Amino acid sequence: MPELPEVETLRRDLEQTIRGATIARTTLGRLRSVRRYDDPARFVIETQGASFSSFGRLGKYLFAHLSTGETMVVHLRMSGQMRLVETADAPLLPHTHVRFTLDDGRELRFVDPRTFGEIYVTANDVPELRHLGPDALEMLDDRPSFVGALRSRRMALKGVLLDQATLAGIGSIYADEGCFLAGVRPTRAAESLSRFEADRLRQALRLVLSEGIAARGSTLGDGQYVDVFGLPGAYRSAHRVHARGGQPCPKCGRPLLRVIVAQRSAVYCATCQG
DNA sequence: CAACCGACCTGTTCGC
DNA sequence: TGCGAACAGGTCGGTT
Repeated sequence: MPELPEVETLRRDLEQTIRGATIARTTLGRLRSVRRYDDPARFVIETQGASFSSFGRLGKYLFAHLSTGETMVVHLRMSGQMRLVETADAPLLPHTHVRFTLDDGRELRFVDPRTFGEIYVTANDVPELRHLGPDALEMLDDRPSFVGALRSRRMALKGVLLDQATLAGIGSIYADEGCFLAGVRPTRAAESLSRFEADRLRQALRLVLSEGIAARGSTLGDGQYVDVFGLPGAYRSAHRVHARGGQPCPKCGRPLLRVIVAQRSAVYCATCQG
C-alpha cells in the first residue's frame, strides 16, 4: 500500500529517469483510472505532446508538472503502480490502464488491478487537494503544530495520523510503526497524549518515514508496491509490528495484539505501548 | 466536529 | 479438491 515513502521513491525515480521527456502518445485502456472526465479523450489531449518539467509530491499524491503549465495528479490508492519500460512493445502487465509513450521510445505505464487509483490533469495549484493538510515531512519538523494538532483531537490516535487533512502521507504501516517506536498505543485518544509523548511520536514518525524512504519503501507479502523498475522496497523486513499481529514483540517478546481502531486494523504491544 | 458506514474493486486467503 | 465467502485497504460522501 503506497504511503509517503513509496510515493517519494517513485517521485525521485521519475525525476531521474524521465524528467524532460516528452509524451509522444497517450493510450487509454480501461477508462476508470481517468474517471474525473466527462470525456476521457480530454485527458489524452491534455497530456499528449507535453513534456515532464518536474515531479512533486503532497502526501500520497504524485504530481507530474507538465510543460503546458498544468499538473498531472496520480494517486496509486491500494494497488496502483507506475512502471517504466524501455520500449513500447514490452509485454503488457494485466490491468495496464494508461500508457504514455515517450518520444525516446520508452513507455511509462499506469497499472492498477483494483482500479481505486486515479490520474487527472488539473491546474498547477491542484485545487482538488485544497482539503489536504501539510505534507507529513513538513509537519513533523514543526513541533508545536504537530503536538497541537494531536492534542486537540478526541479521536483515536491512529485515526488522527491517518487523517490526511491533518497531515498528509501517513498510512497504516507507518502509523503502526511510529506508535510502537514512541511507546504509545494507537487506540488512545489523541488528546490524552502528554506533550512529551506527542513529541516522542513526532520524532518516531520522522524516523520511520526516513527509514522507509532510505529502504525504497515497504512491499508487503500480498502487497503490490513495486518501483518504476518493478523492484520491491526493502523496508518490510524492518517493520517492528505492522501486519505482525500474534507474533512476538521485538522488544519484550510477548504476542502483539491486532485490533480495529478507527475502522482500520492496528497492531501494537500491550506491554511496551502504554 | 466526531464517529461510523457504505461504496469502490479484485487478488488472495480462509472455511467448509 | 474445489468452491464461494470474507477480507484488505485510501478516500469520499453521506448519515447519525
